[in-house]
Amino acid sequence: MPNTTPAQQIVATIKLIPSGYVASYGQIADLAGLPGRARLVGSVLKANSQAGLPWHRVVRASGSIAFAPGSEQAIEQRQRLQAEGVEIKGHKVQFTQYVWRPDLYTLLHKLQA
DNA sequence: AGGTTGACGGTTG
DNA sequence: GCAACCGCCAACC
Repeated sequence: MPNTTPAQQIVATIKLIPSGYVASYGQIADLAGLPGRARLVGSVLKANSQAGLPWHRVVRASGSIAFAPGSEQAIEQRQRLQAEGVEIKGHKVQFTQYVWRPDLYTLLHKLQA
């Protein structure tokens, strides 16, 4: 689709995350053709928080949940992820274990090639 | 028209 | 692991 806006690209990309997997804000930005714009992903997600998107599958690159620990939303996200079989330790998921696109994650060291 | 904020992320110490 | 910066830039003051 030629004339798609960044927001539309982001929404479309988030819809692709399979149940039981997670992706980071940065990965979504990359896949949407917007490298370096992870913050925009958060902004778009917030603006569409009522649009029925799988928002709970988006976490920080470190695997931690973006919402403040103990907040309503953080608890909600944790429950949704666990319901899909994603294990949560404290405030974060084992990113390398549940990441949707291991070929794109950029966390420290990752796995040397 | 400027200043601040923020569901981020990488670097550096 | 943590904290201070910095780059990013749409959305809001």
